[in-house]
Amino acid sequence: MPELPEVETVRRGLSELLPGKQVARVDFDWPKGFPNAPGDVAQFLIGAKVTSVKRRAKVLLIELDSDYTLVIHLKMTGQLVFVGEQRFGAGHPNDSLIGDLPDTSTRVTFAFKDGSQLYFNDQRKFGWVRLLPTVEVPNIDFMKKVGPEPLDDSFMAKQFEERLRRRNNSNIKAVLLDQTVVAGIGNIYADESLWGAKIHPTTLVKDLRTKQIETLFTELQFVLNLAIEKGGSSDKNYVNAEGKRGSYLQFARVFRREGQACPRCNSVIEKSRVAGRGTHICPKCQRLS
DNA sequence: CACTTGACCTGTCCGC
DNA sequence: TGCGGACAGGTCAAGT
Repeated sequence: MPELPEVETVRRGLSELLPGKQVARVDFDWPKGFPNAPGDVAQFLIGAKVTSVKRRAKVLLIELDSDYTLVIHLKMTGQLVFVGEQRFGAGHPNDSLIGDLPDTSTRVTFAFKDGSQLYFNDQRKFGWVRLLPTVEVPNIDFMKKVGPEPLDDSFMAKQFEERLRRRNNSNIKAVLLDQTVVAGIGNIYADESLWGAKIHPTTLVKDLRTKQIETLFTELQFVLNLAIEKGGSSDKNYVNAEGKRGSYLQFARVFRREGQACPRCNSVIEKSRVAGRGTHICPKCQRLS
């Protein structure tokens, strides 16, 4: 569930909370999700201070003054929740999706010197945490292969089209979900942007006109920016760094709205499977050309 | 080589 | 009520 807007929301929250915090203790019993050697953790994480929190695609980068970086992927059900010293051991606010921490989904606990804590929760254990030398981060497989950031000022419709057309024989939804084409798009914002551009998700890229791709580019940026503004989409698991929900799904036009009226033409929204994913369309607005 | 499908996990929901 | 199966969807490995 965490796609670009959700991860960016977490990043913005953590970047207000973490810089300057010094790691005092790390508790984890999850070798598969956090495979670093205990020696590296002891030497480069314990005692280190957070310098900044960055994001690339759907990956969070918590940089430390030890010149190491915590690289974290939330995958589908991951959460990074900060509990400040003033709430140490206490519950969370009323608009939280979660209760007292740690809970049964807590995989890693980072405890800071001032008594605050950062919890990495992940119900389905798809996510992961790596501690890497900061200079090595760009060299890991994921970083080498991942495509450009869709909201970068330098990313233009022409480049978007050029990258899409490398996958001319695939359907557009599969290509949007391919992180090596463009970074950060997942199932929610693929469906939402395709609705915005009135493109059927199974349309082959080669059958799309340049004008349609330009519209899709505009709609994609609109949807991603709106979702960031709304703090992301919370279905079951996603929460921000303070444990609070995002509200984008209240504004969603098709995602999870099967059986409801299309806000543009009033037709009934349908759900099917495309590229192995639940896919939502308006059958009238998004005709297969 | 290009593209699609299955595996990784766990909790929830649905039908019988 | 209990149980089996489908489903949720990010990414990589395996399959076509």
